[in-house]
Amino acid sequence: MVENSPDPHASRAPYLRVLEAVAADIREGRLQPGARIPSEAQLCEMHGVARETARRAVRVLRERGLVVTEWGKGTYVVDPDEDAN
Amino acid sequence: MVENSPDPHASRAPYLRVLEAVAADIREGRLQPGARIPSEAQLCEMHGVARETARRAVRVLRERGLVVTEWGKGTYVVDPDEDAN
DNA sequence: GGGCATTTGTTCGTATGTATG
DNA sequence: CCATACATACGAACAAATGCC
Repeated sequence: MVENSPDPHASRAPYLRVLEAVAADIREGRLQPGARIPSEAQLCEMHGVARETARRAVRVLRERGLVVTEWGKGTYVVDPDEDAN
Repeated sequence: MVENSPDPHASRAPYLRVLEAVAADIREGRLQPGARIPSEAQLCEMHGVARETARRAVRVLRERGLVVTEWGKGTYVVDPDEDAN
């Protein structure tokens, strides 16, 4: 019911574009497990968005378990094989 | 109809709930002079409101002279003993 | 160890679009 | 139409951790 719903602000939110782009890079192997994804500043330039928007996208990726973030270092693609426990 | 109903914790406007909560914390010493009040984001979570609503409450506190806000740092309880130079 | 650039974390300032009463 | 409220977005400044020299 997304096709026919009057989606007001969910149509093409900028943060969703960034999210989809990075998720696709991971899914299709352009960003492999252990690799560092572009920094927030880089995502900003790459997609022409503000830092908050890039951060929002990364936060969702983190919540989905696709990436992990390390303070002062960067955000890295999770290795699904290392699914300990 | 509700002209004379003394509603202290009433279900007034959301921003008034936030306003009253922080004002009470200051009045009753839970937030002392110089202390930083919860950030806008924290007030949002604490009271289940949007940022604009939390900001509205803080703005009134600022207009009342109860707090001062510093960009990039936070909002602090004013010390009534300190003279305004 | 100090200094600097990079990177993420946090916070406030401002604006826009949408929804509701 | 307007005020309130929510979600999103962009901008700016400050803070802390990291890494390299």
